[in-house]
Amino acid sequence: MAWTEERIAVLKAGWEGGMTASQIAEQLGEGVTRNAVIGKAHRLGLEARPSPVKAGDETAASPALALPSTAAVTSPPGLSPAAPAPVLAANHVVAKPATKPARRAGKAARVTLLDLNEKICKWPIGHPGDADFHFCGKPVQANFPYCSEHCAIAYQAQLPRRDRDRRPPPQMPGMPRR
DNA sequence: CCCTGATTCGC
DNA sequence: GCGAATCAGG
Repeated sequence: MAWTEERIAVLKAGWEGGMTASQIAEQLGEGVTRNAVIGKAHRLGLEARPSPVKAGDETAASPALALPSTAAVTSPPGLSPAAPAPVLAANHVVAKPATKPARRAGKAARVTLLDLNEKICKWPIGHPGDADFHFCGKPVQANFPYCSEHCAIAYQAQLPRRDRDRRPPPQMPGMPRR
């Protein structure tokens, strides 16, 4: 299977969010091995995550599983995200659906990492780790990772300083509480 | 044995 | 570029 932008986004998100390679592989679908994930992660230049082997790495002060910092999703060309793209979470792995991803029940089911695809909005709702952490899930603005509403938050054209809106930026979901 | 990530190397 | 095989530690 090819490494599409979507799959790479999931990989980055999981990797930076602290998921293990195995967990990420599982998210990516059956038949995806952790080796594939690790291999790709390295090729992407990601990396630097505490490895059991490299654990006693001398200078290695603390593993510092610092919370994710940067974009999980690539920015569409020509636009610079005003706010950093939200990062997907770690540790909210959901039980693998016994049945296919197929339309989740009519219920207002949470949109989990497993549901992500190129057609739904990946804006995180709530806090990673919380039981109810999920994603927006509304249809995306064509060629963007988010729906129109969230694209408006994530992508804002750079205005001349003068005209810039000085109000505080909208609170981004998934960020540490103050 | 189970897990972890890192590395190598034939494809 | 990809990932199975392998390595090496927890």
